[in-house]
Amino acid sequence: METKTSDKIIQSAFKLFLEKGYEATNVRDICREVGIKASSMYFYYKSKQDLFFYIYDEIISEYLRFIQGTEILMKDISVEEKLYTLLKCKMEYYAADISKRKFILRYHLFPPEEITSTIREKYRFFTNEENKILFEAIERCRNKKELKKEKIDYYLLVYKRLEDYLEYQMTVSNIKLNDNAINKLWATLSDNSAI
Amino acid sequence: METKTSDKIIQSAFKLFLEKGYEATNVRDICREVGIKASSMYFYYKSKQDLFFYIYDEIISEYLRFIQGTEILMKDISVEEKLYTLLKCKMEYYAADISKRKFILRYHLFPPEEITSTIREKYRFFTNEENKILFEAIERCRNKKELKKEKIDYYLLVYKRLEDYLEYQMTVSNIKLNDNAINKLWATLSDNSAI
DNA sequence: GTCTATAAGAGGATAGAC
DNA sequence: GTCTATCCTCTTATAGAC
Repeated sequence: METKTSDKIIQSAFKLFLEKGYEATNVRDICREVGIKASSMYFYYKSKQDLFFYIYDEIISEYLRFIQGTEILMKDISVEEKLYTLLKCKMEYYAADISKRKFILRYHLFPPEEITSTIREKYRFFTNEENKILFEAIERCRNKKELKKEKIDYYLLVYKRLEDYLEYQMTVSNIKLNDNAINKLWATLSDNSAI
Repeated sequence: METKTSDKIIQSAFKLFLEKGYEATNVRDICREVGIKASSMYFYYKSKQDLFFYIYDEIISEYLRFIQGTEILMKDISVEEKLYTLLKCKMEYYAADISKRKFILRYHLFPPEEITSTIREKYRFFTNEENKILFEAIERCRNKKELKKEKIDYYLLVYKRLEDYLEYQMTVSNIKLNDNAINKLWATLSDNSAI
């Protein structure tokens, strides 16, 4: 079956927005790879911005659906174990197609001026949704009631810091750390004074 | 004493190139802050590219001069201690004015298409020069001869990885880790199986 | 759905006056 | 040194034919 033109446009735009950036990518270039003229794009998407956010939204919602569907969320294990497992789960997801995460990172770090506020808004929504999922997951943990709030917050901090690092290694340095390495880092960081 | 116009242009351009990016910054905007018309810029710099690389080169060479002048380079201490100290030294330098490092990082991660090859070339030169300094510093270490090449390479790897992480935390997350944290991370990473 | 033609504007760069 | 005027090119987006 043939790929729909609207999807071809998405694919071409995704690639160019990722590699060249939003400002440096023009509608003509996007359409050249699809095999149509620039004006034809406006039949499918009302503007270049519209096209961009269609891609951006899709990447975010696809990830949220994935993490929401993870079995670990419901497991009755300790807070630390759950967060650690969720982190590894997330990294596996990214590793399977790192380009999507690169896309989000690129526009989070360096948003084009004309769409900065919308990107920030959407990114905030994204992290909020993810945090909600995280908090709910913690609620269901075996030892949740025994732990002080500070201890839980500390695990969350470890989670975020390690996430930053692993994501950076993957997206920027193209390095995927092995399980043993992640495990050691997690252990060091959670040893309450390393952050 | 008044700031020279050529310097005012540099300052304005640096700020805009850093925040809005090369493509999204136009000569008219740069000059507006200086209080001159766009055409006047061409009296000082022959093009927008020329202006950009003037700034880029200056940041790099200023850093290289700093690191070359560090006393630790000559000290007769162990390889591990020297690399660890150099890393902290470097991070202090960055922390003193993080915007310069952000500038380099931005264009290393996402170079504008029309100047990609030149940026890559300059960045390669930069890392080469830094590596030379690093290798020479290692030569002068007390225990250099007792160590296997593999062990030294491993310390260098720890150095690079930790550097990546700390740099990322500073430039992207605006977090400067304290000495204790850096020390712990160094210890964990150099424990030969964590990378 | 896709095309051609074109409007409307932004941006880099130069010429030449002062 | 700095200005005005202007050129030229590129880009987004629309109108209307097929």
